[in-house]
Amino acid sequence: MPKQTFFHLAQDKQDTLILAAKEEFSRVPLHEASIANIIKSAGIPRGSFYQYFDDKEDLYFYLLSETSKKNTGKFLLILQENNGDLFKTFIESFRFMVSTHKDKDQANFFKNAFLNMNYKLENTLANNVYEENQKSHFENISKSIDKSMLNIEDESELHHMVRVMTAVTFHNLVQMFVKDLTAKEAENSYLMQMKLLKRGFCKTEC
Amino acid sequence: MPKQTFFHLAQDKQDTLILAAKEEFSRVPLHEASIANIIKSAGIPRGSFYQYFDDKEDLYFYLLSETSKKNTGKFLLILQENNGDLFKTFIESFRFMVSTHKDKDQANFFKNAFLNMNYKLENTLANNVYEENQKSHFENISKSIDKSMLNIEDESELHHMVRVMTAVTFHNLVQMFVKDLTAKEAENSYLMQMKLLKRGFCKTEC
DNA sequence: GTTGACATATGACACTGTGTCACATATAAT
DNA sequence: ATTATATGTGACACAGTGTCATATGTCAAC
Repeated sequence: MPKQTFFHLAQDKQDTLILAAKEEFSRVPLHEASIANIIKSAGIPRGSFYQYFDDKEDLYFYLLSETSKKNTGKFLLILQENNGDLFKTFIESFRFMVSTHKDKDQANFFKNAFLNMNYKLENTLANNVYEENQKSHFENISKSIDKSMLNIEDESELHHMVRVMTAVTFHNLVQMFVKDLTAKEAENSYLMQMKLLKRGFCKTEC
Repeated sequence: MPKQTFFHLAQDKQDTLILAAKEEFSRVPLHEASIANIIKSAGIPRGSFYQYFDDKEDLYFYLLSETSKKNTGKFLLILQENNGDLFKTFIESFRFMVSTHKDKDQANFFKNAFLNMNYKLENTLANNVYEENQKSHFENISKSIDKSMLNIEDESELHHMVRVMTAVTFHNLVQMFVKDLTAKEAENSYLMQMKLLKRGFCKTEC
């Protein structure tokens, strides 16, 4: 988390810095990004950077968590709009994320993020790590899910189901960037896999 | 891939270097590993390192691909032993990998790998990237799968199914390290998710 | 309006680590 | 012996990080 000093900065100075950071993280992935470039572009001295952030990771995960807030908000909204239909919600969220990530201004930022996706990044994006603990995050979603349509016996099975669907969702988003798929191709792949999840992998007898 | 020069080295010198590398990559994850430590531990000069490898990534992915060979071999073997039962195969492979990764000598190496798992690492481990192209890798597996028990209409659906199962498998391996689960806990989680995949997420009418 | 306490700004610097290159040495074929 | 080719070596230039001593600003209390 950025230090208090950063939040005390005038809004436009914050914005300049955030913009400079996004530029650098769009140019190259986190591990290749250099603080020198960010401060040069933002026009602040090196020492100041360390007044605001612990290091470049601190800044990067702050940027991501901002994106995450939007994602979680959107997910809950869609879930309610679809009367708790988990599949429609995941699919519509997927479309939303694809379109966000394909957006000209943000495409490279997300490309660099997803091509280097690991559990820490995934957690930041999927669970709003900063805001609330993960348990309450899931419970929050669980309340709005229409369980009557799902093939589950208890809350634990639902939890596992959501985890599988999240893993598949991220896998497909990553693949979109890896294989440089169009939005349409990515969506088809995702729809196919969601269809398989719905209907089950095994014939009834097995 | 390491350069020819490396493979021309006497076997014991190769082994010393590999061992030194494993030590370093067990101590810290790839991005924190230092070539200085590896060469010091292996007792070779810096210049020599660059005769053998492009950089530390080159060495690291070579190590991983060696592991991968074992995994793929084991997977195919188990698949045949189980007469093409995809689920039994994934589950037994999972157990095999968990026990490998929990092995005292290798635990930290794999911990560092899985806590920083990204698509490139996953691909290296799952698809033997060096050896063959991925298409032929899947076809190779596909031949041995008993499709009669699976709820699929064509080869493409099978492909997606395997991809989903692979994604879930990696997700569970990562979670084992993230949440520091015992082998038993990790297995239970995995079995639960495999059960859900088998039977389908949706009730029949939806 | 001076003082002190505190927050913030700044850039030179020490440090860590990388990849290269000119030169040294070995090996083998003619 | 001579030459060609492969391999070994460590000093060095370069890039980037995080810190620290010092400077500057702000504001409340007297």
